[in-house]
Amino acid sequence: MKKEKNKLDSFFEQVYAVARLVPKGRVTSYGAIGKYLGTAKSARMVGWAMNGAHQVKPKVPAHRVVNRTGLLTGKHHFGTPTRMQELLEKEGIKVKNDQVQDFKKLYWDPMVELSI
DNA sequence: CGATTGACGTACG
DNA sequence: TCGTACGCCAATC
Repeated sequence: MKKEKNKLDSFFEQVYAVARLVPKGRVTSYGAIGKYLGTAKSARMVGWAMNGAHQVKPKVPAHRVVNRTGLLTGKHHFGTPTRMQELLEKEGIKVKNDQVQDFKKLYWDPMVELSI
């Protein structure tokens, strides 16, 4: 019946999978996900993948994914520029000036947590 | 079909 | 230490 493409085989779905694994109240970076998938230098693709994360189900917590510096660079893609910060603060993450506070402590590294 | 862009990261000066 | 340049690869113009 539904002959949906094998998106599970797509690089994008792998990004979504890792993003969903991010525990609540923690954040990770595009490069960390890309590196975990073996495309460390293709961090841009991770961000591009998030571009379609909104139409993927279950929804991908893209708000838990920030750049390497902990800056909410993709906040403009959440409908409203403050939506991403609101979601993060709702999970207990403090954000100020689009910058995640204690990012170093909240940083969730798939390479370590998932123990490759 | 070619050039540009983009939610990043690393390298080099 | 800070600023600039380049690479990634797919989507868009």
